[in-house]
Amino acid sequence: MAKLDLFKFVPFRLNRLGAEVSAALSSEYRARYGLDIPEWRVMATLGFRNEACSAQYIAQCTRTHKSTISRAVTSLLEHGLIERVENTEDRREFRLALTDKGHVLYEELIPRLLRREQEILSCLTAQERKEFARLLGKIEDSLDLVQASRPMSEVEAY
Amino acid sequence: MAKLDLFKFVPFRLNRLGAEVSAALSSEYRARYGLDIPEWRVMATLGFRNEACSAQYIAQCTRTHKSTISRAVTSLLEHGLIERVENTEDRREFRLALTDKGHVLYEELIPRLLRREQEILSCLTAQERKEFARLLGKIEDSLDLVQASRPMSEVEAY
DNA sequence: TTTAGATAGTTGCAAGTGAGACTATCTCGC
DNA sequence: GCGAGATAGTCTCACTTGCAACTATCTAAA
Repeated sequence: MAKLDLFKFVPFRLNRLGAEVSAALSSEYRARYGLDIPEWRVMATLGFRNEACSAQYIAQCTRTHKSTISRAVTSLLEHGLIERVENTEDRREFRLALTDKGHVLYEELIPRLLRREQEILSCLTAQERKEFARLLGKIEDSLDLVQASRPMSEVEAY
Repeated sequence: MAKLDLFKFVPFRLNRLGAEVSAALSSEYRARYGLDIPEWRVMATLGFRNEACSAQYIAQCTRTHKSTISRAVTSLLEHGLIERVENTEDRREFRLALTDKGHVLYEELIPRLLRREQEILSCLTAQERKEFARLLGKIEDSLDLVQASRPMSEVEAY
């Protein structure tokens, strides 16, 4: 007779842990800065890469649907946190970048989030944290989760 | 100047991986059996614990909102996969259990899901899988994710 | 016994999100 | 240069889900 203990079932555990950790972090940027998760992902991508990039690129990187990114971009534009310039080489797409105001928010937010990450991982030793990250990486690789530069068709086809 | 690389940020990675793994698994029970994730969680909880249990208990175990569980229970009842009997000791709650039909589905589904889990983890050695599970457990413990028997108020307050 | 507060479960409502249609633009082959 | 197909981004629709109100029931204390 087959049995499956949810608490020992890795897919369930990953899903639950991912949701929980996200919720713990989101309070940081939601309550304090009024950002939701897609908005934060746009900010994070633009803040990390100094050059302006397209909405499509962000969607691929963060593995978020393009319509969700589109809405997040609209909202961030309205709040003056990002700006968008036409790409004269390809007028279908827009180049997005943080505004000064966006940079200020980013600089304030990042240390808070990194601190939260450290808190969550503080139950592990330095060696364990390193090992955990390595194992996560192996699983991500095998699921093809990290190659941001693939065409979107492949991403969605997965 | 603070920087945060999303691809190295564990909360983001956990969230993305959890969503991805869930999506990979859900095709198994969605396409083949028409179950959605909350329904599958109800089935999994009832199938693992042989005794009948309440919707509230399932909500706590699976960390799913009680209204979501309520809807899943309604749907499973309609499909004849579970049954529900009044608890004479406390007439507010109902005892839920798999029907014969539900058992058959469960027995069919579990091996498939376990096989999928193995596939996902096949990129790790046996030793690494063990270590990964151990580290996951430490993080879960520190986030208080595994004590299913706490009162719901605490669960929601987290 | 009565009453206030807690708890189980259901339901209406609003917010968020993915799918897919749509427009505008680009690319490539003819 | 032209037309077919690809791509960027927006928008509508349908679906899901969390929240909160609600009913019914239980518990405990006055």
